[in-house]
Amino acid sequence: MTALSASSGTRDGNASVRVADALRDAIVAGDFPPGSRIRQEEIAERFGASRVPVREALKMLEADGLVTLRANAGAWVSRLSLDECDEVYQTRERVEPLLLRLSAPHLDAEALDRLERLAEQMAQTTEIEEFLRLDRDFHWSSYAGADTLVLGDLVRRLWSTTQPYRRAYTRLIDAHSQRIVHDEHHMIVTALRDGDIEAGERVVEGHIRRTRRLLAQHPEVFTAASTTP
Amino acid sequence: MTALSASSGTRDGNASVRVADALRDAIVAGDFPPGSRIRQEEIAERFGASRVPVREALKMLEADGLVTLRANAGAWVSRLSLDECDEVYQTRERVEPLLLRLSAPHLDAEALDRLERLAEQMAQTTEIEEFLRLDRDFHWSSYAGADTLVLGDLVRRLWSTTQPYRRAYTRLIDAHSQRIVHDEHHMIVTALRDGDIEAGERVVEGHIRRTRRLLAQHPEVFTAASTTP
DNA sequence: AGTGTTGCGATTGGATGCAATCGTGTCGTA
DNA sequence: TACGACACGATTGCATCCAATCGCAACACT
Repeated sequence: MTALSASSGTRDGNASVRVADALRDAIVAGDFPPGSRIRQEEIAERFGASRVPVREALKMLEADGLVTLRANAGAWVSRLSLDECDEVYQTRERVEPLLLRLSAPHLDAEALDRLERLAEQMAQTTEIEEFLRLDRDFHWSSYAGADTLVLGDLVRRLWSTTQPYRRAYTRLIDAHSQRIVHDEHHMIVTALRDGDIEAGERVVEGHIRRTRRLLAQHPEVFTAASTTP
Repeated sequence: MTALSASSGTRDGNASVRVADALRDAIVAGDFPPGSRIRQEEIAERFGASRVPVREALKMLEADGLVTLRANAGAWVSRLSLDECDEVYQTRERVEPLLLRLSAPHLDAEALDRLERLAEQMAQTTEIEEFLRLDRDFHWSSYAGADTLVLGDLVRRLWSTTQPYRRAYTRLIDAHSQRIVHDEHHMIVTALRDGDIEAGERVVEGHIRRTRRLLAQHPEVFTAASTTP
């Protein structure tokens, strides 16, 4: 999952989106921590392309909010202030319940079993990256029923921009808080099994809000966040 | 407001964002109706630039959801299906009340007077473009207090993608529906004056939902929408 | 007559090269 | 020694040029 070299094969016709996807994955994976500079030529060499598709990729990622561009200066991985991060989380509180609502009717028993399994696996994991991956998997699986284009992309974007802080935050929470996360996940599954969409929406909303509140209590995350596996 | 030729002056350092802004304005203004093809060279000539910044602009607008790119084929102005439009409106129902909540505390008496004035002007206008402009002005003025970066951009994007349909819809509504719109606008102002944020949120939500419902009753808007002033 | 195929024009995608701009280290001066 | 001006290297931004791909039309074949 840790974006390795894409090597060659320049034949498909869209190198810019490949660069964009790879760079996005790399940023989300933590290879480029927030605030780090992105040099066009470095990326171009890393992914075996010219600077033109790299710049197009950067424009896309800028629109995603993942990188910040300054004219004639360069590109940096976006660094969110505490207020901005709080804002994104408030937005997620409003939007993700809707996404769950649109998804819920299309989730069959098999999908719910899968959710249950993911929740169980999370409860037995202490590895941070594994925890993050499972958490992401869980929520995205719960949203998988929505064949939406716009809203899905929107939420994906919100997740991407906050991923570095979610990682840093995960390092901070104690066993008790983790337990609450798992309970909430199980409550989501239960609500979905009962077909009680309202309840599911409320749990998701509270789930995100609680994370937001806890993040606000750790401002140190937003001053200097570094990640090196 | 109808994006004329930007002529020359290529000295500022960022031609791609200028092209992006101009093209976005042109699309929102209706110069390029949904589904119409966008040829790179045509845009390049129109704005006095090369194809490279045009392509970067197109990538940005694609991330905005305004244009749709197909590899090795070209770019088209995004055409929303009824379902997708409905989805965007549902998203707006959730997000814009939040934006109003973040904005409300920073709106002073002068700003509220301005809102009142805009609502009055709208009530006395029959011109469609003027109506749209005032409506946009009204809502954005109500959101102006929020110094948010992410959420503001997000809502701006949602407005942009739905603008063509809002225009087509405006042509369809009768005097009675218009009256309701104005009443709702006044209710928003009243709620803001009273400092009753909850009430304001509810009105905005209902305001958008009602528009969504009415749009869903006019599927013909989504089959063939053409606009020529 | 209908359908699959092949070739050409038009358009997009990407690499290279050059001008403009920004950062930074050095030097000169008070 | 502290501060400002200047020049150089590094990096970005853009235009031009070439290759790859797609759409479309004419053609051949069953």
